[in-house]
Amino acid sequence: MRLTKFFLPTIKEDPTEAVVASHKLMIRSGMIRQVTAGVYSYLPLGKIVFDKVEKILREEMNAIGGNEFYLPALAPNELWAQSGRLDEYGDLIFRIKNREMVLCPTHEEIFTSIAKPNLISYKDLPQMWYQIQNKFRNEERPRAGLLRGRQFTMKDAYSFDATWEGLDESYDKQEQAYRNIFTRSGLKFFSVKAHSGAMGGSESVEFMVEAAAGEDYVAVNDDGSYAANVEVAVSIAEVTPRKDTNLAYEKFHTPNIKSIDELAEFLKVDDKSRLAKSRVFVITGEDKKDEYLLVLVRGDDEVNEAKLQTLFGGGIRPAHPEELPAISGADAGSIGPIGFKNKSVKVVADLRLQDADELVSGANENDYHIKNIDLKRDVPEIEYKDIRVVKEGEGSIDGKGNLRLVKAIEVGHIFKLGTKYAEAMGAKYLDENGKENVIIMGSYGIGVERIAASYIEQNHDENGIIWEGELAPFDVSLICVNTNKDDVVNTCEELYKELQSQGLDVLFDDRMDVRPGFKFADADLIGLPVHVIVGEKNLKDGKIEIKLRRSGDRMLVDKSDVISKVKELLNK
RNA sequence: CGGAGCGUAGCGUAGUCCGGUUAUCGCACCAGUUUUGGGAACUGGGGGUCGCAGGUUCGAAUCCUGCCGCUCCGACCA
Repeated sequence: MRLTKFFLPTIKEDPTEAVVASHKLMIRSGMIRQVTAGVYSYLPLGKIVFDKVEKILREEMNAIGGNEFYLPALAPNELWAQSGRLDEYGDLIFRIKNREMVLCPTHEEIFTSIAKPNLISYKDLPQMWYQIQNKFRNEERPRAGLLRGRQFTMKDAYSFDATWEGLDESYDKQEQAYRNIFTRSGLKFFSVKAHSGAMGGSESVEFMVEAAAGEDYVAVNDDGSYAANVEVAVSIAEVTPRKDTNLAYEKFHTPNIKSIDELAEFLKVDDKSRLAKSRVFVITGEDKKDEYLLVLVRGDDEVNEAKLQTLFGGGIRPAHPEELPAISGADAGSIGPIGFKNKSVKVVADLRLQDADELVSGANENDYHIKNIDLKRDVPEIEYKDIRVVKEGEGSIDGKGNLRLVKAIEVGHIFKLGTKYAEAMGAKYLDENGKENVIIMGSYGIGVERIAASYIEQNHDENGIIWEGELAPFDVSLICVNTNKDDVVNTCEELYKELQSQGLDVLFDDRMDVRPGFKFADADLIGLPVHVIVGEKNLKDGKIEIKLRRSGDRMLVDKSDVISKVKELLNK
């Protein structure tokens, strides 16, 4: 491609609206332009890169027997009501104003609706279906360029199996395909056990890329043998030991004490392990009127809402501050397990508080707390579950080293959905015995733009992007330094043809009267792996300069050796 | 959803508090001359509904009201 024919608007300075590296560099290198919050136009260079990602996705999906589909972005509300997700997803779904339709944020419903009348016998199973298509999500706060947008491209795949063993097989195939995809994309990644969220299902694994711009926190141990999203991560954390002093509990005045920190200061203790932190949740659902959940963790721990959502099947929500007095008897800051006003309360404490005593917690009366609480003695109906957030430095559950919390970008997520959607939509098949069964599904998603953005997060320097491998939009930058010298121009033209005839993708900077410094800076910004620089001085000696983008290493080679050297450097 | 900031030419901005000539400067752009191996110099030039609407005023980018848009931070931790 000749730069004089290629629409490539590069920008010298960082755009003010961009904060993260990939966002800045995608704009500066002319890959994308913003249309509105979370919505981007892909310019020619960006389109080439995203197409390269899609090529890898297609090849790996086809390799595991995937059938490529292309489903619509629009779907009738009715279809989403069938699965129950029209309400579940709420404002995250874009709704069409002048018709009862939505813009799909994902495609379980439509794929299942195709499966239902067509996958009707065990002989039709298993199936692996996928598409690469636009997704629309009305994110409350889009951010970081393409890392969280309102419209993006997703490769979403769905497996349909007759048996749970079949699902395991389909899932394992996808997991291996995902590893191939991220490896081919040049990403340093790891996989973590994750929370299934609104998708439902039993098991799910996220593929994460460690990057400062990431939105997820992941706990990983020293040798990488354990990695999990903090939403589900567990650790070795000691249980608060019993003191068995058997002191009677006692209410005491704590004026204006709202937080655990204030309570610790008031009591003049550094150790917050016996200050029980309480949070109140409302158990939702039609048959669950006036039922509540009181959650207790140690004062030095935090409640993990995702773990709670998993335990309660998503059917809880935090109580609003203004609801608290009516439910518990006090405002936030004075709530605890003893004297809770509403009797329809279920008390769940973290495992670290198992049978703990001499605890301090709220008295369910403003400005009062209770000390010497013995959970075993005073709260007989209590249940103990793992509901805390792990912390940096705690021992890995597999006994191998300590946990580190890192920020990461989620680039892929695979789910064993089970029968949730097939059940809701009545997708069933007849087995060998003529018995009707529900189809067992899996779903597997990868964000196309996130792969490219993650690659840039991991591969850039102060001058621009560093492309290498399969995602590079072109192989070579061919730079004509002295456009006023005929032999330089002619040599460039020859090299351009020859490099292309060898199957290399060349971006030829054939712009006339553009100063060399400008061309070099643009070449570094775009960041193709190999730069072939043709200038008057070297050409006099029959030499041509080759520069490697990542290392900055330069070499002078004979004109006749350029092609072979470039191919060697690119491993092509 | 809560908080903060911003909106002036294609991009980045000054001016706004304290209303008053033709709205500032840089980059980019156009023409010409000289340049040509790490983002050239000079000369001349074009380009603006100051986010939108309403109001106050002799006079509004500037003051008031409402709206729209963008960016960042936070997520009820009792």
